[in-house]
Amino acid sequence: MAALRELISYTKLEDGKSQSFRTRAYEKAVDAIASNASRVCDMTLAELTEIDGIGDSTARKILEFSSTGEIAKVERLKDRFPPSMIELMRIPGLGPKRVLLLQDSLQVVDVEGLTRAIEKQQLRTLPGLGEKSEEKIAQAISLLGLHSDDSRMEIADAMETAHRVISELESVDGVLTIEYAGSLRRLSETIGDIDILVTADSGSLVVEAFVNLPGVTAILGSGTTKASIVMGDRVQVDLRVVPTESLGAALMYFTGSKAHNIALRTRAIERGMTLNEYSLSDVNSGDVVAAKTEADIYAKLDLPWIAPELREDTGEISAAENGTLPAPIAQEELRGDLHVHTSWSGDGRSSLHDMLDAAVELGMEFIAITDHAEDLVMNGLSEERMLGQRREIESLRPSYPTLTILHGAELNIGRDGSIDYSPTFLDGFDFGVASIHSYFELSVAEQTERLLAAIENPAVNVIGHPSGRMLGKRGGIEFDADAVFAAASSSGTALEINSHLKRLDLSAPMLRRAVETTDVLFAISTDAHHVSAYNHQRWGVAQARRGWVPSHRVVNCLQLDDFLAWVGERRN
DNA sequence: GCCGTTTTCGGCCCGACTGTTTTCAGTCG
Repeated sequence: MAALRELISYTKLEDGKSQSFRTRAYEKAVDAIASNASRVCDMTLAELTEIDGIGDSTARKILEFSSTGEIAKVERLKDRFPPSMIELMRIPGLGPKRVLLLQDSLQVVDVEGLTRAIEKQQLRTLPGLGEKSEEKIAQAISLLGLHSDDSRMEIADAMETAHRVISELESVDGVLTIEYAGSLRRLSETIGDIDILVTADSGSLVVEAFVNLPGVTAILGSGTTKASIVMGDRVQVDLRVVPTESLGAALMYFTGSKAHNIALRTRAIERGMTLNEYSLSDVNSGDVVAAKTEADIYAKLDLPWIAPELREDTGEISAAENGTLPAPIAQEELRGDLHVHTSWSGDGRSSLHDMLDAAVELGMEFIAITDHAEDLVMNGLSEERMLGQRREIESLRPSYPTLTILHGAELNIGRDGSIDYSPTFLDGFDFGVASIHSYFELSVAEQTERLLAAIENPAVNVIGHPSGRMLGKRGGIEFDADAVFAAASSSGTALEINSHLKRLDLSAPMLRRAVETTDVLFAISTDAHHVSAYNHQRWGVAQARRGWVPSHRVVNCLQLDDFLAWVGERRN
């Protein structure tokens, strides 16, 4: 992956442009790999070229990298262009053309040389550059420290910032609607910058309020309809104000992904139309065909509305066309939550009573209380305390006639795949979630064995956050996904879709692979430790959509009787 | 470099902004 990204950067220099067809093809290949759950390093030439966006040439480069650890073409280009020139291209305002120009005319190939050239005022002598460009580049270099390396943020942090900005702008006079777009709306795991889309009577009033938000450390630009700011030390937030009649087109444009947009525009051209951020219009007359809602525009392109979480150009458009796209699962379809903690656990913050009250208020029909089991020493419950909790649940049941309460536990999958408590004690539970909380570094074979053992255990109904990843912190365990999906499919054990924005576990490519290759079932769970965390369910639902999971594969969408039958079948 | 119910060759998304220019190149999203 990293090697292919290098190939992209060097090819931009070789071609002297950032959008050559070759670099675009490479970029598409990288996207295709990222959204594929299989390990490309283990694949054959034929398997690789099967993947949409990867042809013979790229496939051979991947094979070459798998066997030799490098790509000859990249090594050749490194001789022509020092790696420091790639660094230069990261400076805002410097693209491949100007970086090549620097090398040719000033023999500048790195940041140090560039700084010296700026001091000597040499940049302004170059064709197409002047005094102002020189100043801008100088400024960009001084900011490079802040924006260097990986400036993408975790989705949890981005979401928080977006909501803060939105709540601040809501009170601005004349604001009609505010939505976040971009990768945040698509629920990407990491977010580059936050895109906020506003419809309002007056753009300038909104921009004015936006650039004066608390926490703004830099204003990168501002006009009457758009502005960019930096919040804190590195979060870029872009604002666009559009007329109400363009809301649908603008939302589509700013939601992306870029690849999805390009595919739609190509589709528009095939139909004698052109699509931009203002409208879908007839290419000859210029008449607007659709603009106000996303659904209108998709409809005029002969497509059903495609959920933002699916807009990655990984086959969603042809699936939509053929009617094979799963109906996007809706939060309203969920009838219960199957991974819930209470203050009985060391880390639960709301009482059992409060968690049940909130569940009823949200209209849940069933719930599994799953506090930590005893092997999680810090927070787990001893057998005695588990029995105490069971008695409390029994005493509370009459007060919740509309809610079926299952007494469960979040069991720990040990190093060897065993779980807490004795088999007889486990029999006493109504429900079991088993999760990995330790030994993240074992081999693929060992991790797979652990998961398979837990899947086969009759006390286990759901495997909680199966990879154990924490976004931005740890990658999660590596395991043989196909073996795990197959085992869970035949045993009837569901795989969790954990709703927490720091987990979103399983990942979307894994989910999609599981859906497409097996009949495995899923459970969308909040893993709530507080009543407020029930609303994380929306992220779990969005993650399911990202993984193309249809609602009939989700156990908490089942009718109560069917759900209880599934639980019982597993435990007998 | 990729891809194909218009094509195995000849196409490949669209616009804003900026700074540099007298009509446009480069960069960005």
